[in-house]
Amino acid sequence: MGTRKTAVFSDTDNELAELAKALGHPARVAILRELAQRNMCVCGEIVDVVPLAQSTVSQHLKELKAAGLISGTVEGAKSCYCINWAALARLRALLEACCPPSAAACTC
Amino acid sequence: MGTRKTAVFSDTDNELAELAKALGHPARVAILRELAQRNMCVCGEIVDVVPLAQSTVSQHLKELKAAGLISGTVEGAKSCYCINWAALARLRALLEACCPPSAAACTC
DNA sequence: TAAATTCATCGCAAAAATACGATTAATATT
DNA sequence: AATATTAATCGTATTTTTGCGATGAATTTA
Repeated sequence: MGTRKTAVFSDTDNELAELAKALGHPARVAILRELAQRNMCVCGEIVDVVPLAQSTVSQHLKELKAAGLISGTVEGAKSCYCINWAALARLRALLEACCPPSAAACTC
Repeated sequence: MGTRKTAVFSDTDNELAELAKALGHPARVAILRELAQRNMCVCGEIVDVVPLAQSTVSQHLKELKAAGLISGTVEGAKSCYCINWAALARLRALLEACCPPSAAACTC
């Protein structure tokens, strides 16, 4: 009980949900925006930008990486992260497939 | 402790995160897709489509409504829900503003 | 009117998410 | 070599999420 029942849903629904969930926190949104701006790899400047403890930021980075939205490598003592544009494109495509824009009005 | 620190983030980051979070569950993705397909209002057929208990589906509907992604009204003994296209457009716009597509490659 | 349907809410239990300080391992600097 | 910086991980506390059965309020149907 209390566990997400992913098995009963389609792969695409699960994939979209996982990507959206990764974006579902303002800190992770801020991180993604930062990485999108400086398209080159960045490291712990993210910690300076995101107003949370270093360990918390590290945790959010880990989640973004697990979702495939960013990639990261160790560069000496520092860590280098950058955005995964393919994953972002995938998110957009899945969202488009799920709910293609419509002009129809809602009567509710 | 353990509470989301929304106050320290920008309004747009919070807004995008909230919309994304609402999409961050396969059941809610499935509900949205269903409502997007039948553009007219639907009611408890959603419960038949989503393989979860009625009370759980009701909860997910409540969350989607709270996020503004759907609207719902009572229609006699039944409840009528439909998708909020404006909110979906807003999500797309916020995502676009956060991470505008780039052709730049990542070296990580 | 009585029984059935529809669906929101309550109450609960288990799990996951969020946040932080402390620690650790690695590399850099002095 | 000793110290400092960088960043991941651990441990922990709190909150939130997820899920379901049961209940209740409303409307429908018989």
